[in-house]
Amino acid sequence: MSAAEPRAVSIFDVAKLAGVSHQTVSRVINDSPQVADATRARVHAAITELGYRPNRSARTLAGGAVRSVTVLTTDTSLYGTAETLRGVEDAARAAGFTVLISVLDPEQTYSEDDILSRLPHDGAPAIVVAHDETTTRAMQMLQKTQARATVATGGEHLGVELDGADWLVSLDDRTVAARATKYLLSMGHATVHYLAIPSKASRRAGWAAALEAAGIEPPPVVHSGWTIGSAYETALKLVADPDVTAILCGNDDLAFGVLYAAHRAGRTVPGDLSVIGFDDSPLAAYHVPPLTTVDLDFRGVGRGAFELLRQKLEGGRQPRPAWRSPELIVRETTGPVPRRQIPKGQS
Amino acid sequence: MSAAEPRAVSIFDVAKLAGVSHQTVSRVINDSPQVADATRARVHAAITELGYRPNRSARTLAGGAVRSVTVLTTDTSLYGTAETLRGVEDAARAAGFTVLISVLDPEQTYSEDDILSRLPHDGAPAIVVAHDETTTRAMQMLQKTQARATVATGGEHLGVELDGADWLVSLDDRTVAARATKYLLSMGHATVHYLAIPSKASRRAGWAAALEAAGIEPPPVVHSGWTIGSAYETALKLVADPDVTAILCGNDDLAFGVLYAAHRAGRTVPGDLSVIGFDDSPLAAYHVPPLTTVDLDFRGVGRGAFELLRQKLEGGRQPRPAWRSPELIVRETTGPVPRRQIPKGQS
DNA sequence: GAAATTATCGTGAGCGCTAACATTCGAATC
DNA sequence: GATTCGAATGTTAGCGCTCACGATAATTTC
Repeated sequence: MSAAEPRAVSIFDVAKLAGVSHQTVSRVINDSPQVADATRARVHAAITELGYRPNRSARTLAGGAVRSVTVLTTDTSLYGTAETLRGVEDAARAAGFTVLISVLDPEQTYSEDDILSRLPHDGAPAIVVAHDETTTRAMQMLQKTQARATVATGGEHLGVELDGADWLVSLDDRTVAARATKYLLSMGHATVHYLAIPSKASRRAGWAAALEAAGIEPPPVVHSGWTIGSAYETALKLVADPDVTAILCGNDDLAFGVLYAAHRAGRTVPGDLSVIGFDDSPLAAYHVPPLTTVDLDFRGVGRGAFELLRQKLEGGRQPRPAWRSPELIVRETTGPVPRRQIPKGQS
Repeated sequence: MSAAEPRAVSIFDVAKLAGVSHQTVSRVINDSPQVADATRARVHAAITELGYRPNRSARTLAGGAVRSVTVLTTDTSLYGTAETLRGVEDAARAAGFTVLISVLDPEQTYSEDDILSRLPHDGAPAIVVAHDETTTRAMQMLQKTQARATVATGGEHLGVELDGADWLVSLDDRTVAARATKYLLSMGHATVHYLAIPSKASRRAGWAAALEAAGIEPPPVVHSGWTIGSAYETALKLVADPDVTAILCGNDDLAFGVLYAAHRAGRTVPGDLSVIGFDDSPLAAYHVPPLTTVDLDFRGVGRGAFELLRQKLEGGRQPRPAWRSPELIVRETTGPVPRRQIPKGQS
């Protein structure tokens, strides 16, 4: 069926051609300073001529310095996840690391074995992008068995206390959720409803705190799935209630679902109803009407996660956070409370 | 800085505990039938007790059966890419393969070396999700050096002829582009404009062919980038022209940009302007108004790509395509040509 | 100019695993 | 009961690479 697989060229082939030992070749490809310039040049020439390329498996087996990170995540099409990934990629590439991504199915329950077998070998460095239950579980498992090589982003779900700046990188979305809620209240809304994604307790906490600070009893949280469709279904009931004039959504996709539900229900935005999302996904600014939302620097978090991991691997002092703080971006889905909602008052 | 790294448990540790040779352990973890049930049980017990987990690097180094695929792609947040990835994941997981993903930067030019070094080793199996120039180049390079282990999806850009069902898996978006165009013409539109993504010549070809078949000279293609923002900018000029009544867009994101531009320009959809997208991304059905678009079974393509790769690796007959054909989904962004566009006529 | 350094390179072992070949042992065959 | 055979297991070698050393040559030091 196949012409004899041509044996890949190894370090020994290069060594022979260059007239040196295999170890010298190893030194060259690892940029060791212990090689004479002339020799280095000769080896490089041989490498080019033979088209030699180091075998990653052999390298990690032989136990050299670590050069790869495995990222565990679920839905890569979620904006936040994709951006975080991108951040990790950027930083890792710059540091000469290879990034391996392993995608988990959010619908599935994994055993510890399932999770650990995603890593190339025991103790391999990993970053978990934990935006849901599945990944949060994964992160607990990894943390348990190989804390020294694990870093997570997102986090805080399931009531799990996983704090510890030494391995968790996350944004302060709690504060900005409170700010967004306050913003809505300041426009005269009697209360703010919260449509939740299946995680992110911090956003909900910020929302609740802001309401309580204003002496308002938080209405029951409305739970939605991750899909726009589920947000739409859920929101239909919500928007049918004319007393609901302001909705804070767990992310932009949910907000889009709410906006569509409002449209179907004949409620105008922002005239009748104010909506705020989370993430500032690419579409937010170009939606009709443009969505008021929260800018979250996921890419920065991804970079931060990698830097933290690297520090754990190679030592050195803890890198300091270098990402933008979450910020409310006011566009056109938020406005003053509708007229008829104001009991009695000015014009 | 660190407590002595506890040596990972190896096949020999397991062997000793179970009182067998390491090779027997190897047989057990590889499900070889050549092991007595009692022995197998003993080994499994030892594995569990020690928490043994095979080292992937060692395995691939030792040259056993291939168990991993590397997927090369660019933007994982693009709907089509993410879905294709998901399809590959699904099929690979089912077959017991590990999926590694390596993300390329669409803005960057890679050398052959850059690309090949993404693979764990020379000749490692790869799938390229080729939706743009960068990935198309990557796929050419891989095809050149290791054709027997490479499969691509998407393809056909840059005027490159890369056909060959033995390694390219793609959807017939040409035909459906023609169908979409014809559909618009049937509603009375004098012509259809095409807003192109930076690839996908086939969609454009289908569009042009449909127009020509109707005796209409295709208007100049309008080129956009991948972002919604660029689509918006580009579309502003287009929608300013009242003669433009129908726009076919390279994907849904572009369509959203066009819709927003139309909104800004005061043109109503579908009253004034008809718009069709490509992909049927999750938001399409929940946009205001819901977007007429084309359903493309990217996930099926991903599965197909993996099956094809597997067949190349393990032999066997070529798997037959098993994905849905592209289909036009008519929603609410398409309608009859605006009144004033009709020279003279009925009511 | 002999001893002590330093730069440069080579040798041997081993990472954890699998392929290929040997070996053992009980059951089947005649 | 000697022979054959197959099932079950063990032994050896080696995948491509890096580490820890040892060896050699080129300098420097006094």
